Amino acid sequence: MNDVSAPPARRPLTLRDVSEASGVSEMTVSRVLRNRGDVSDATRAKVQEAARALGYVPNKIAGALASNRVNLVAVIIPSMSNMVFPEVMGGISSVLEETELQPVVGITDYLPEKEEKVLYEMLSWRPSGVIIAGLEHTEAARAMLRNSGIPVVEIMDTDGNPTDCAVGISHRRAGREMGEAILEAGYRRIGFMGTKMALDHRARKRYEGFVEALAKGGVELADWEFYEGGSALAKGRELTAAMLERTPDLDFLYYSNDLIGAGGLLYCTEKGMDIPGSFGMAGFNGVELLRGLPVTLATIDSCRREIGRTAADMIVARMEGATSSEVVTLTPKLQPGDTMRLSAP
Amino acid sequence: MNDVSAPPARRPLTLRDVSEASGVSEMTVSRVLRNRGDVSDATRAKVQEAARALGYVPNKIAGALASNRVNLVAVIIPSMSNMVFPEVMGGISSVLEETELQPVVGITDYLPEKEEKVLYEMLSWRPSGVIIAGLEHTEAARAMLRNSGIPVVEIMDTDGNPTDCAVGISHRRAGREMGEAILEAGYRRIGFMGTKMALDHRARKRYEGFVEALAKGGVELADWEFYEGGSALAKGRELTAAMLERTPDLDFLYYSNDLIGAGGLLYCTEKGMDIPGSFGMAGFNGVELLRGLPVTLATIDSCRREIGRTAADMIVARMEGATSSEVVTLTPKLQPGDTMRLSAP
DNA sequence: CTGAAAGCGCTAACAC
DNA sequence: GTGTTAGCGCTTTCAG
Repeated sequence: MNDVSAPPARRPLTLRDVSEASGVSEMTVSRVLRNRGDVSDATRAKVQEAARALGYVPNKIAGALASNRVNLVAVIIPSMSNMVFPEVMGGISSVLEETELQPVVGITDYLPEKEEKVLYEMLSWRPSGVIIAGLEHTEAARAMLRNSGIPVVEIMDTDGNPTDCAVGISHRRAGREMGEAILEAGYRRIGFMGTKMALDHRARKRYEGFVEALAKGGVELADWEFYEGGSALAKGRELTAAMLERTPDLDFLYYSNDLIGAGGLLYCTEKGMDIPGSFGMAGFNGVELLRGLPVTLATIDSCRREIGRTAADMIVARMEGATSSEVVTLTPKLQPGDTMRLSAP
Repeated sequence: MNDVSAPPARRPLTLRDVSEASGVSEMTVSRVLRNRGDVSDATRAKVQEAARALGYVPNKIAGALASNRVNLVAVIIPSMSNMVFPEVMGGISSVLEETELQPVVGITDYLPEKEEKVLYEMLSWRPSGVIIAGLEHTEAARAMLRNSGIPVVEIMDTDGNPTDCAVGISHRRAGREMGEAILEAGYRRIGFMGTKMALDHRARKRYEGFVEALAKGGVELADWEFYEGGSALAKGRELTAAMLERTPDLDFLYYSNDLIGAGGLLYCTEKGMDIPGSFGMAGFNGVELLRGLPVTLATIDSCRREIGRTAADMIVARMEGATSSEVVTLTPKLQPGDTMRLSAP
């Protein structure tokens, strides 16, 4: 007899059912099923067989309530559809898979109120830790994080004041470095293209760092464009065409992410523009996907996987007794690819 | 006083704390916080104020145990990193957001044993429903699904026997239709390129349908290649180059997904090949991302968002009392794009 | 409209 | 090694 032959159960099975079927007390059944405490091999075998045969699935709700332990880590991120967060998740999972912990994801769509709501929902399941994107949250959300009594890791960004632990890069610095490198290479008529970023603080910080670096070199943006929605590749193509039409003397275009950058790049290579000689381009993120383009776009890696791994490590360290609020700033190097000169011609 | 000024709580707050702070019984506090039953406006206000001030976050673990209700829907999918499942998730979320239900995602990496484990873990939280990719599962997983006593929707694929509800497309048919269209257009020296698909049943079914359609037209695959891992775009580029080197007289290349297809397409347009005149190409999925390529790849849409929406609707319908096990087969139309002729030259 | 009692299914802490 | 008892924080049910 095995689980397959068990008749569909109307009422979910309980420990008591396994206990009765095996003639072993509920407590010992519980011990066997959790591999805790010493149980004789004979009893263990009896219990396991009974559980299998019935197709028993433990009720974690009850277990969590009784033990006051929930092996879940809440991961709160703005989106799953761009290239960035799936990679962060990969990093988190790779670490948590070695432990008892499991990630549970909540999506905020870059909306602060939704973030607050999602956080509230997740905290009400009493997870063992929280990994949350960004340093900007509503007051209420910050309060919930502080009062949760569990380890909190804010990820992606380190330009600001973490609630507890944090790991990320400085987006302001990434923008600044790109700006500096562009000036150093002798480009002067510079355009910017990015998402409307009222709510995407990291994109905004990159933009601010970029403009600041240009200003320090006595250069102002020659043109700029903010878009929203739509396929990034297509948008990059369209908007690049439009901008080059409007401001034909541009000699560099900085995109707030690699995907619109790639769209622009495809357009420019088709047009047969002289890249990087008389026209340069750069994006941000270092997305793997774009290997395979005819020409590789200059970019700065956002260290997504590394961030995910580190964040998960921080949670694990805390659960193992660490008490400090670590803050880790990663410093990716600019990757010039094929689309920007390194020095003035 | 508000939640922000509340001192960090060491012990999580309980209903009792709110009850004491407001001078209202736990039961009535519970009523207020859940908007159930009639409570006088005065009492309601007192309770809400107290809860806010303390920064109380309800404990869903306890709530779920007591009420035997969990507003979670388990969503079990192979991967989050390709273009396909984020869109399915979007469809699911868009429907569930109108309800009390919340999706919780588990990832299987296309591994049957991992799927079984993830399913077990999720069922142990006693969700209200399960949405799971594919029709192929281990025996134990099938048993768990049957015995769970909750609505189950198997998604993506309808070539097989659903456990309960299902919504998807016929991948075998998709492969067949592409094969037929290619023959109809007069291509004859046909190559195939796809992932190693021992565990990706849908890719395998497309392949089988494709080969079958060619066979019916008296044509055999002229060359084929199965890859694994790596950036799809780059892989598509490399492998296409290699295959065209090896079998230069190919006049069509069918890719098992749009991304490797796009990699191949970029390579072929660079080489200046005559597309679709003397060489045709096609992929599968209809991914939005690729709008923005210089040339659009022929493809068949996998109806990802629609599948997600329908699956969620099915769960909701069940929770509202429906009892039937619906099976919905969507029938996407072939989109020839710019990379295949429609009839023989 | 409000409250008191019972118990959801499991595990911690003790007995034996 | 194994069993017993109490109770996790909430909701159900039933009284008032």
